[in-house]
Amino acid sequence: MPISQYDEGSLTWRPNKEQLKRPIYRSLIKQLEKDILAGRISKNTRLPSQRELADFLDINFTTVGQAYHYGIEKGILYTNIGSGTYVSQNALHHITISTNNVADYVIDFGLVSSFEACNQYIVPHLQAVSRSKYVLNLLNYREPLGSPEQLKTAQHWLRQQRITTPIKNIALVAGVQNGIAITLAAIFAPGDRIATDRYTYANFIELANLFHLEIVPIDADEEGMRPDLLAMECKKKKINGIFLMPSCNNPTGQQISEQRRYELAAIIRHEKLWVLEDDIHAFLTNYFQPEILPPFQAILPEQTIYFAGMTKFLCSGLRIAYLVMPEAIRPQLEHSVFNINVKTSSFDAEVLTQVINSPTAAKILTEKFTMTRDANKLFDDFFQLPRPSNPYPYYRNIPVRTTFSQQQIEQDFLNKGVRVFHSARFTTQQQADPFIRIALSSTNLGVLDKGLQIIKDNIACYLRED
Amino acid sequence: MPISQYDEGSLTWRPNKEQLKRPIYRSLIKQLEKDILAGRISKNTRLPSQRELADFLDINFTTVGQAYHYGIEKGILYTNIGSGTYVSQNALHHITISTNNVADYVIDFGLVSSFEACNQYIVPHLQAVSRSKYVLNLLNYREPLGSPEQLKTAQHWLRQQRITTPIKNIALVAGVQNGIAITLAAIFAPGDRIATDRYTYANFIELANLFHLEIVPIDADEEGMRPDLLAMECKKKKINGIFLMPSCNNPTGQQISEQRRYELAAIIRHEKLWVLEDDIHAFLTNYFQPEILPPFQAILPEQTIYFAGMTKFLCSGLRIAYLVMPEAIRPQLEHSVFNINVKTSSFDAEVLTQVINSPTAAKILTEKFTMTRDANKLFDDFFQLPRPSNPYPYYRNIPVRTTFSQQQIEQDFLNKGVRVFHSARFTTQQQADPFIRIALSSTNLGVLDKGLQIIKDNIACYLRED
DNA sequence: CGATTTGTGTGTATACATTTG
DNA sequence: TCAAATGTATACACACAAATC
Repeated sequence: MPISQYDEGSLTWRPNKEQLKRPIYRSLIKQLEKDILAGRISKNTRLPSQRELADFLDINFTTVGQAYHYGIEKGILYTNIGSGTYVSQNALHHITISTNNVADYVIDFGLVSSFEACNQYIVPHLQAVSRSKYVLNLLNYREPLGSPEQLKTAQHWLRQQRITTPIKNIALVAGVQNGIAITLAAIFAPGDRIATDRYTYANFIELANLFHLEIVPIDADEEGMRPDLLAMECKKKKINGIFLMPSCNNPTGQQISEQRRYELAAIIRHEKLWVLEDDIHAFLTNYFQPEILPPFQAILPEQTIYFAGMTKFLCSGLRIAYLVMPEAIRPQLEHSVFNINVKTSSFDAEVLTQVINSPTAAKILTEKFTMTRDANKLFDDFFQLPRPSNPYPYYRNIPVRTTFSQQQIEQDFLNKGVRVFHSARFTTQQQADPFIRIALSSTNLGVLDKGLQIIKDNIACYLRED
Repeated sequence: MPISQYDEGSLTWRPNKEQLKRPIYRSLIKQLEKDILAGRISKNTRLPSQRELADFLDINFTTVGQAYHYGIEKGILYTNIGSGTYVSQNALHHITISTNNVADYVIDFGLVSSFEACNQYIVPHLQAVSRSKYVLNLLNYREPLGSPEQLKTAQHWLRQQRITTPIKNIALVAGVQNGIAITLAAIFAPGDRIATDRYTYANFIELANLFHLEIVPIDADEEGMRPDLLAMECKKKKINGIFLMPSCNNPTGQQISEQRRYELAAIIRHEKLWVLEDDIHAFLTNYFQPEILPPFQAILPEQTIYFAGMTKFLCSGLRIAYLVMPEAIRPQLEHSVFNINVKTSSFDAEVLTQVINSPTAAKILTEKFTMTRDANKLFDDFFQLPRPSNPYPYYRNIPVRTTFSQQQIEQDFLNKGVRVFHSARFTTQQQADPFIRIALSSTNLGVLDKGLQIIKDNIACYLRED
């Protein structure tokens, strides 16, 4: 028996040496599961380090590493390099954002809807398409990526966002999220790494987990993600892609400045990263601001997969987004679209196309602009907080103290009748500057007013004032 | 340099030692991919054994094993213990079946449509839904898994297929393929293995590759997949799931017998495999045959994810399938549905629900039955070949010689004006009994007659007669 | 049928990257 | 700021199981 440098007495978990069978790495986790179930170990307990436990059991430390890894895959453990391996807090509690399980009386500022009152303007188009002569063409398998006319409309619309692309590089998919899933499956492999803003779209984090990709969060300053930090992380480890929402980051509402876009593009070009550019909020900038900033697709067309979501822009029920892809990876992406979706609903696509080609689009846009502006004004009336760099964001945030957990704060507001999301949902790591996010566009202005009042009345004890 | 017991001259593949970088196992596969793309290695070539290649490269043989394993995950290699490692049938060339790139004048017996003439019966329902009072409810984010009424209809319809399940275990997804993608992401991890019939749904193979899962093909006899072989493969290596089309295998048209279902279920239960049961052709058996055989979902409800596709049954343009899931993995599956789709088109779902609740469903079914029966009769008039165990299959096969490649045969028929698929599309390994598959339901009977005549006139030189 | 060939599963050695204090 | 602690990635050794000849 080797002389131990570790004090066996201090082990937080002591598996039974006698019960250890081969394969060791499975047998170990089996014991661990039993001990968790029996309550002998509680959530968030730090397990012995790989080397400590290996020493105790007289095996190689990488075997313990293997066992822990197996536990991570099963969702019962998580690790932090430098600090150790821990028992998961909520193996089956996912952070996904969906409308499920929210009582009807709760004012939902969590899930981001888009002023759903405008949906009524879609109905006449829906009826027109259902009565049209070509409706039968919408009911078969043909043109899985969209019909020539639909794609031409897409191309024309995209040009207004400074995207110039041949039709063959556009595909219609079932929403931005669906497009991201298709892209992740097509061009990344398990274990690949993707850089994101430190706070980013919660469902992107979830999708990355689903596809076994690692998120590398990068800090930002007032102009957006910091290029120097991106370059540093790229040097540290192989990074394969970057996910960005340049028009209006979710949840921070930040818009990346023009100069910063070029600075980031230089790094991205040099490091050969694939850019996933989620421009779902393009309309918040491109129609509401005098100047359209160049999207990454325009700066790095060979490396960028661009997603133009129509759900927030026009109607959340018509599940359509335009996906613009570089020619080099067109085969993989088309292949992935076909394998994950077979095809996107032609009916939804056609209705959307009709709306875009009609004055209804401008009408909806004008209404949404007015409401977005007024909603921000309303928020400013309640809370004296600086606006983010996008002047008319869909999200506003209120800083909260680190002393309260996500669960505590969210549950408390839910009990008071408002659903808000804590910033922990938008990041993979613990952060020093937590906040709650309020989605301004999820209700009408009357309900927004009521909900903000509830928040104002109850926020005092949580407020963080730096 | 060690003395080699292998003759270096006999290596079927000689990677460049100088270009070999670390990590070796990746670098090796990178070279292999290049060599395949450059045509220096052809499909189904046997690669050097792990030990041979390791000896040649002066590395440990398990490192070569690691590299080969990585290639298997990518879908470009397959191995057989005792006989060696081979380049896949479809390495780096996508076998996905889509309508793309088929000239209009070509009679398409490749892609499986479903007597699209019936789609006209859907139109009135589509118009009715678009004019209904609740149409606005179809345009928002709510109820991502389907509305209570839609789910109730699904539950009722499923009961006719011998599926009894609470509503909470049903989800609406955008077609079977979409449901499979969601399921693979939810419950398997890269490297997991899934058993399938030796010939199986081409797009399932593709999806498995996309998610880095390994296909383990199992042979069948007249009653379906052989349980003894399944048990044997499970003993050989860890298998995590099984994909089955019990009503009507694509492409063989085989229906698994009742007894065989129970025999397979015994193994599956014992080995704790997840069953992915694609019952898209349920209507071919459940309505056309006097007796409904029990689906695996009924035999093993705790282990089965059941997919009931509505696209072949009713209309290929309404992208809806019912997914039935075991309670134990409901959280993961709901999570995956939400992350990959956000939600399925409510409009499509509602139209479909209306159709199922109306006499139109029975009308379409009757017509499809008549056409399927007549199409099979027509095929029998042209070719004297035994029918598979499903008496009214959507597919019929003609055995061809091994001396002609997939490309040769498919291209030749394409030039003659007919698209058919070679059996190589439906398998990952080289097989001794190739055939071409003819999808009977892809056209109307007149076109079918014309197409079968073309095949008959040109098949002679390819025919395999055992 | 049994020796040989071939791939697989498990544990280990080593170099290294990240975080902590 | 840097050493120590901690986990990770890669290659390897060895026992073994299945298929081939």
